[in-house]
Amino acid sequence: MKNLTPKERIIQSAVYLFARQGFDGTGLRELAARAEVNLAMINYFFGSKKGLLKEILDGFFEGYLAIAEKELAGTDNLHTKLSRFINSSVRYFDSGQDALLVMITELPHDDPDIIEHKATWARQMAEVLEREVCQPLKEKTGQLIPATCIGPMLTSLMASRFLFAPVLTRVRGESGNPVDIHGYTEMITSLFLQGIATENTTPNHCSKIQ
Amino acid sequence: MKNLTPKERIIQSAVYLFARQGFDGTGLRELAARAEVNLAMINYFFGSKKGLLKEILDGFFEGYLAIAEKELAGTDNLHTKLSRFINSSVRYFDSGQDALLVMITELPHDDPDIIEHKATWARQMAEVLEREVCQPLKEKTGQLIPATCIGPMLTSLMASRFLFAPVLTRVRGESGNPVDIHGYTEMITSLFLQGIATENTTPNHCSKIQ
DNA sequence: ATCAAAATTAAACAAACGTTTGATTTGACG
DNA sequence: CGTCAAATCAAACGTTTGTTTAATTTTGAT
Repeated sequence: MKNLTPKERIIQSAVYLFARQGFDGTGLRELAARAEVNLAMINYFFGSKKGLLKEILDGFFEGYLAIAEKELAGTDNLHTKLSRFINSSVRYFDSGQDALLVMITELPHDDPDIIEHKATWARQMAEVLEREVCQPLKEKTGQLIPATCIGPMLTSLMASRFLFAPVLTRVRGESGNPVDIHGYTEMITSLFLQGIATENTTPNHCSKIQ
Repeated sequence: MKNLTPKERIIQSAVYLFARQGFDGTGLRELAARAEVNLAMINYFFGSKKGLLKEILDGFFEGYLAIAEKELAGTDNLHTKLSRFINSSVRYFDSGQDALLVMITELPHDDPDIIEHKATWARQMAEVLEREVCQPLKEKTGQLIPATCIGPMLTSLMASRFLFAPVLTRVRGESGNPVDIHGYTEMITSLFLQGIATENTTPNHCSKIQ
């Protein structure tokens, strides 16, 4: 923390505090104290509190979109590509849980300045998904699922563990991580590709997992 | 709106504003103006701003838990029960989208007063899921998925459309509802029970990711 | 060593915040 | 009609908010 530049310290502290108290619930003075910078430095570097939020959101989306473009591209079969995407994404979410929470909790808030940023990223993500997932899915199975459905579903599914984590730690007596990240990834992948396993009396081709 | 009691008007306006601006992003004066009540009435009825939030969250969780207890109970097979649960839940989310968004966006915020409320509800929900879903799943397929995983996954999945809705309306040119609620419910049910449909050339279990 | 640009600081700004107080109005009941 | 409690009100409380200003220090290139 001490070998970081003041600007980096501000971002890091902001992600930490925004995730736990929300954007509006965090004061700049508290943030400045944690980042060990002068109050005025925040506006000096980011222009405004909202400018700081934009930079945080951009950082998260940039990494997320890069993963989608890398893992979903190519000619491998859809199962493989989706597995790879889920794997990298969950790992990405895990490595930056706070940034993920900031992104999710700010998602529905309709600030005119912020919402276009989010929409721009969502548009790019929808493009990739449409091309690499929805089209192949349509050709192979005739299924018509819009990217604007698959994107939110997949993202929400992968983020569920992290979104609920603060509450879940109080649900069970204690314990920080009940499921390791690897097992969690497998669970999500299996669920998304084959659904929850039930008695195989059902007509479908998919059945048991492990 | 005019035939509601002042207390009801406050709750209704609060749900509306909290969903769009967040809890901390909404001022009591703005809320009082929208509810057409005097500023002091909010503290008079709810004790504090946080008391108002608690009442909103309790209202949402109470309905959600009731659905779980009703649709998941009984001896029907798991597929049927889960289908019914998803059906009712999505309908419930749809009928109170704002309350759902308030619950989700407040989920990670670790206010000591609020978090125990959330944990209490989550505990009850986990109990139902453990009994009605996880246990049968274990007996039938040997699969071990904790309720504290299934709950968040299912909830997040069903809520995805509503969570992303504010952004998605800007992603496509316009359009409020691209997917009707019935089609959405079927999509979620199918995904959760069978996974995304892909070419059936792939082997059964999800298999390794590299 | 010099000097301009960048970085950092303390102090102040008006505005908005959640909450409280005390007085006034309302409506039902004896 | 008189009365008591619930409901409503305007006004003010002391903090805290995000932002700005102007002065000062630090930095890096000439």
